[in-house]
Amino acid sequence: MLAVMEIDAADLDGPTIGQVSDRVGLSPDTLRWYERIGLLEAVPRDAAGQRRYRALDLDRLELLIKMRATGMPLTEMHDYVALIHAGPASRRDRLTLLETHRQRTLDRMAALQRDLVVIDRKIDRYRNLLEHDDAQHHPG
Amino acid sequence: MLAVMEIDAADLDGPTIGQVSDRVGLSPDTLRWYERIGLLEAVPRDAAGQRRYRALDLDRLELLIKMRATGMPLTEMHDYVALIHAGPASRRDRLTLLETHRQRTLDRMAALQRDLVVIDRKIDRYRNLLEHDDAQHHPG
DNA sequence: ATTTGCTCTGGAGTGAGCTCCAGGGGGCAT
DNA sequence: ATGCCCCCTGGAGCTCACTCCAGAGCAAAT
Repeated sequence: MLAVMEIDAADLDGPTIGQVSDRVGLSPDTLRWYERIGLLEAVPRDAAGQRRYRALDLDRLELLIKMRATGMPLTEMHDYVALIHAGPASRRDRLTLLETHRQRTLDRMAALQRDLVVIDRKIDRYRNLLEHDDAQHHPG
Repeated sequence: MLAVMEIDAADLDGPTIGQVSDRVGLSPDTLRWYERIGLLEAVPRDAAGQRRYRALDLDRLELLIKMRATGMPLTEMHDYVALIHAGPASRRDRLTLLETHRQRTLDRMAALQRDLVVIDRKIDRYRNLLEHDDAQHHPG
């Protein structure tokens, strides 16, 4: 109750950077780099100065990874994190950011489907051509 | 019939690079760069030395653009073009390349959908939180 | 005691995919 | 004939998202 910002003993048994790396599929370098650029702030260090990720950090990381995987640029992820720092008053803005990104992702998926049509057409043309070839090679 | 590789008069009234740029949405710089790296070979030049794109070039470009839009790396697009140069015998390989890319794209779309679930969950949590806030601000 | 293996920091390097620029030219409108 | 606009080439520069490295520390295993 007195030491509000003290290191909690529970912080010291979380996974190390290597374990997190294996778990989430980002390299240790990338994890450290995310911290450097402020996507993941101040992961607590143990007595030896090594990172120990808390459940909190891992939760944040999970969302960040899905944001990246759906193509959100790091700058926008940074904006999102900045909103978190701004406190509960920014929740509406965070929601808007996520909703915008969600829609953008749906739009991109639709575009992918449209773009695939052109490729599918080309695939069909090759299949037809090759059928022809087969007919020539195995007549009768 | 004698001059097999001569410039065809029909080549000289195709669109210029600026017109193609407007039409397909790639910058003139990008169009020139695609040519430089061999994705689009030797677009014919008119008397003034300016590019005049043929229907052939535009068709190729359309496919290239859809390949890019669906995330194919330039190196692989280059492989595809190399197969074209290799002649009709490479058609089976071209088909395979396109089919592989098609499947990869479908897989990526499925992954996007899965990744969105995590973001959707977060959106829901914010919506619930904000409903709560509204209830507090407009009690009764 | 030393080797092995993980970690640390800060800074430099990399690769993909463009994008910009200098220096120049053709062709048309005023 | 003077702009103006678009085009040319070759090369340099840029952004993004990592990735690597040097030089060091700690800790368990041999």
